[in-house]
Amino acid sequence: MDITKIIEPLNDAQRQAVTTPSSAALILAGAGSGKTRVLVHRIAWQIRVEGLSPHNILAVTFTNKAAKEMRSRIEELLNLPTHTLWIGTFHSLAHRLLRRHARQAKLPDTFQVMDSSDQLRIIKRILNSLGLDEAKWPAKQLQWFINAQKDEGIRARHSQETKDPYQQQMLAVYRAYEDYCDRSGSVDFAELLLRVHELLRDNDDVLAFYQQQFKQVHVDEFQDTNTIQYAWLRLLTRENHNLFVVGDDDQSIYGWRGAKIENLYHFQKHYPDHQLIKLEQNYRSTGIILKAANQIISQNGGRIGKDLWTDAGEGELISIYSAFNELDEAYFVVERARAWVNQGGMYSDIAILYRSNAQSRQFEEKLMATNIKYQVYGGLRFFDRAEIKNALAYLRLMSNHNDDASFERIVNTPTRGIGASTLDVVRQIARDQQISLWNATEFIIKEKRLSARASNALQLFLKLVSELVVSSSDLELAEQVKLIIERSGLLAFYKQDKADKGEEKAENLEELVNAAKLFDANQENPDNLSELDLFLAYAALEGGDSQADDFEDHVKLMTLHTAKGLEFKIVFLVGMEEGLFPSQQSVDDISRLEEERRLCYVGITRAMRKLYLSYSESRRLYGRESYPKPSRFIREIPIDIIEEVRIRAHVSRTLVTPVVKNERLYVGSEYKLGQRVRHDKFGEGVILQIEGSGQQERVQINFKQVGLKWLMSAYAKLMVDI
DNA sequence: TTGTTCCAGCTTTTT
DNA sequence: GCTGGAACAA
Repeated sequence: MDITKIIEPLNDAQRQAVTTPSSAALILAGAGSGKTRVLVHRIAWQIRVEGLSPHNILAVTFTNKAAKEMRSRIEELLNLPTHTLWIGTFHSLAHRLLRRHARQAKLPDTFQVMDSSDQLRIIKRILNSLGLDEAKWPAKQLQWFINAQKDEGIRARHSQETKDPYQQQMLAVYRAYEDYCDRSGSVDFAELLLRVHELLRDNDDVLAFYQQQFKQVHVDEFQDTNTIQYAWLRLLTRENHNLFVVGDDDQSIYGWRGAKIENLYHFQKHYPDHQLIKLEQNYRSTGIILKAANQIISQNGGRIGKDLWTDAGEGELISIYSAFNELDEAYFVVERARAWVNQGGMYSDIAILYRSNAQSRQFEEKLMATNIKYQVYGGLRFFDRAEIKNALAYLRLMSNHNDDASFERIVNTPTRGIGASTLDVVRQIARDQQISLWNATEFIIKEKRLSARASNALQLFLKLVSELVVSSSDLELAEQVKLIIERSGLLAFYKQDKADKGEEKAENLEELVNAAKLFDANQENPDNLSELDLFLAYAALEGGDSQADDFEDHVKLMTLHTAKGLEFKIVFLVGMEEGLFPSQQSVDDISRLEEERRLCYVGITRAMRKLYLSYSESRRLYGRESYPKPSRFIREIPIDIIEEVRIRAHVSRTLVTPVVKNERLYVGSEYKLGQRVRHDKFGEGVILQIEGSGQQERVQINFKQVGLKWLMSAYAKLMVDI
């Protein structure tokens, strides 16, 4: 038994966490402090030393990536396959439990997992059938409402009577949505969690069984759990307090989607016997970078509190660049990236991190113009692509004829002469008789409710799907998929579509066959469930990677949220401006502002060797030019670890080139102090100040309607003849 | 049924 | 100022 391998590579705090005899433990793990390592070694310790069977260990993560990594690291450490170890995301574990106990969870055996776009589709349909105006009742908002209710464990019937007509209407939609889900056997993401909670809460035998089975429960990124997730963790560990959680209150950045940082505080109350261990030694960044991170995060209130330290030395100062405009900012970043590579570095050492996706563009353009390879992370995942979802919808409809979302999706894809008016009739009948679209279609054909042509088209569609069921029943999964994309006409449809990247979409469909093959080969299926259903759930729950691995050396671009958990030698944190980061929507609310600050902390702590911050003095956003102030987060960094980059030599080049053709128009000022002018939007006003010249000239105007404004003369289109 | 035009919206994202 | 989706026309 090789205990040294488990214990040796750890520092004192890590070792304490890994070997703690206490059942309940809270490991407060700072950025880069070896959080995953602790979890991996802890589980290995329990198997090797405490003699637990892998089967008795549950470990929950938020992403499939984290789950996969943890499993493979445990296998590597123990040199032992661990397929009996219960490790996975909250959602995939919930799915597994619901498949096992479908009946007790009051679900049909064939229930299907729908993703958020399926959900949105259904909600739109419901809004429509309730006769609600989409302009006044945006489907997105209803979706948000429903998910938020579910995340809090609230069913439509639980909500107290409310007098507020707005609230009443939302609840009515929620109720109708629940009805639909029950009828069609569809389960959305939030429902997976809520169902499991109800399953455990209402079935003593099931709860006792799993309490018995899971001798130790581990949770990664505990600060990101929501109410319902924590509720089922509590149920599972109610008897033995065998809950080991790892988290960092300073890295909670998902409050806006229901994560409850409070769960960390509640944990301390609910498990009074817990051990609190802080991991504060950082193995990633330089002393300077940590100093900046510590200083910024210390501005937040209500922290449990910790300070990161390293024995790796101070490292380089943090460089701050103040750009003229966003083009100049991109220029700066690309120049520095190039310099790094010229000194022997790799482009893959570099990450450009921004607050919002819209910011990626300027960098992409500059990188492309400079012939530097880059990749934007995040975005559409493989199983989210329209063509893939269409193919899956065929499979889903084959598996469950009552899946209205899939029915709607493919009934006329590829086009087969089933138009909107025909579908309106189908929907109407489905609604009146409370039956699925499939059954309504059968009814229509039998009762001859439509013209021969429409009826015929519908008939052909039903026949197509039914025949696919028959002819694919004996095939392997991948063969099934292949048959479906061919016989449904999808493949041909995309192949002949020259305009809309049809080629690529056809290729993706073929890739889906591969994905099915791979899934087939790796599938464990211990509970012997329908393979097709498992594949469909896999597609909904895993989504696939957003891009294929690119082995070429490239710069990485991503949002700060996406960067969480990653590390890079060189980090450019760009767009450090008030209104952008922190985001305008967050500046007036202290708790949201603190979340922005945590996001900044996350961003800074991604950097291993060198951190660059940049902001722009002028920024074009949503078609408007703005003159943002540098982000308050910059001011929160101690001045002595900052160096301002002052290279303006190249700036004239970037600035002058695009501007030249207008320059001439604005030699000297067109305006005088006190002059009366009129503006398209702001109406009439008087010029109070003039600053700068040429393209950079700004005028301050006192408008009758809206008061004082600074405007760029070049863009303001002021009328003077009044 | 397709192509066009119009119009709102515009943080962050996983499952 | 751009994008995606919906409404509209041919």
